[in-house]
Amino acid sequence: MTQEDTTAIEAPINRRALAKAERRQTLIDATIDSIAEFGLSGTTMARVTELAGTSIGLANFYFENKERLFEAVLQHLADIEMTAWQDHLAKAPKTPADQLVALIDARFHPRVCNPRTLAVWFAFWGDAGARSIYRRVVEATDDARLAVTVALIEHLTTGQDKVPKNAEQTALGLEAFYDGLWLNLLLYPEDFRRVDCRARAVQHVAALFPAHFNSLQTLRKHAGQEPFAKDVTRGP
Amino acid sequence: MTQEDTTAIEAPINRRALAKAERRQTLIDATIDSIAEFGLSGTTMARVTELAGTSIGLANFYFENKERLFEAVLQHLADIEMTAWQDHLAKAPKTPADQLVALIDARFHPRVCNPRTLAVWFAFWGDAGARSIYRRVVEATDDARLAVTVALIEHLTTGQDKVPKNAEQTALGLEAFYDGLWLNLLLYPEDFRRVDCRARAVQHVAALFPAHFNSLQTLRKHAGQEPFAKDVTRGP
DNA sequence: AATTCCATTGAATAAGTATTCAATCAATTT
DNA sequence: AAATTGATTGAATACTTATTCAATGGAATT
Repeated sequence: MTQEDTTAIEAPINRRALAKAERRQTLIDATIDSIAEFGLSGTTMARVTELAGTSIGLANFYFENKERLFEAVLQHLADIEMTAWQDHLAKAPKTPADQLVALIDARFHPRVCNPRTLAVWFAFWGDAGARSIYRRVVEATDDARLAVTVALIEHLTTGQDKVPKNAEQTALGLEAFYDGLWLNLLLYPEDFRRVDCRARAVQHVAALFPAHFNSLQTLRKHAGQEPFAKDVTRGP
Repeated sequence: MTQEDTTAIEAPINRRALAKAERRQTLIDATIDSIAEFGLSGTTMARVTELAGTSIGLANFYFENKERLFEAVLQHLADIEMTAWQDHLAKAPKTPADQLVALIDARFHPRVCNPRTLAVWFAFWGDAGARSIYRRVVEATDDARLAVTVALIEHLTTGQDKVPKNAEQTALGLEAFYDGLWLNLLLYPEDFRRVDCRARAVQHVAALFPAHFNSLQTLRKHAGQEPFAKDVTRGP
């Protein structure tokens, strides 16, 4: 009974809280599905709740209104993405070049780079109204990642004969390139493969900082596609 | 009177046809304005006609329905873009490197690359429903431009010691880079300037094909920003 | 001058939208 | 077992939306 007691105090509360969190997540997932399939304009509360298998009223119970639901969707995806690049950074060797490649691996990891997620990002980027919601929720996360990239580039360019240029501009250019690859993955999934885009991104930074990527060992480690083929099976 | 006669036969008809074409264009422009300011989901027939200064019914008179109006918008912008790159190709020197730069100049020309136009492209790319409309209308134009780029890259890579790789993949990668720069121009107009993006694009192809862009003369011609500063004043 | 033609209007219609809320249901607690 | 708490429902509400169409006005034609 004492054993039962401890669970009796916590389990019911936890079970409810857990069910609630699951319900919440179900609605967020349904919203992502709806945006991916029907677009932002085609994503109605009725459709979301239908996909989630709940009543219309429930969405307004968990999220005050549609905009809050959208905010939760963006926050959820932003959390996944930030976790991904932080994990990749922690696990990779601590040289600037390896860290830069780790960021690329995170960006093109199937948990981050998949049709549903890309559909949501571009849906919010593409809609003038939704764009402000995106900025409000994700800007801080985006800035944090950019800051890391800038710092890495500064490490790579200091002590080089090259003019250090504006590290931030270079970082923004890199992110732009990744975004462009993402766009083509979204628009032409038949012609663009995730692993190829990842390889192209690595190739791009290697071209930008040849001194740090020129050793045969580094090239073999980064440029080949085989070591990352496993990623394919981890798709969501 | 004879002078008046010839105009009397043609002018009335032309004046009507011209007024009709103008009206049509007014509605298309208003739709672009609405998409740029309120997004695709915020672009209603009421808002479009209000911006155009016409009645609601007129939009359905000129365009059978909303989707046809959107098709006309995309066709209009695609026409502008195709005209731009064809003109730039025709005027540029006929070496592959110069032609490639001409395509970049067209892509970042203010007539093609401006906030309103970018807003429309990304609005259609970002919405799952609108994406199919985009493909139907613009895919042929996009393919044509890609084919030109592929041909140029093949010219650049044949006879090189480099492995020719897949020219189409390289071309798609280039377009991805340009698209990424476009996206950042749309999202962060404060941080990204059109002329800088153009310069970055040129710098990128120069890095990809160093043999063709290495001469000092070519670099001065292409890499500098001054010769293109005039573009700023040509904004739409 | 009378008539035809056609661009233009905007109220009417029908379908869809987000949001609310009283009522229900089930789990949890007393 | 009874009471309480909180999750869940979906019909009701107020509002928007695209599309239609009979009526209007004015230019072009006769």
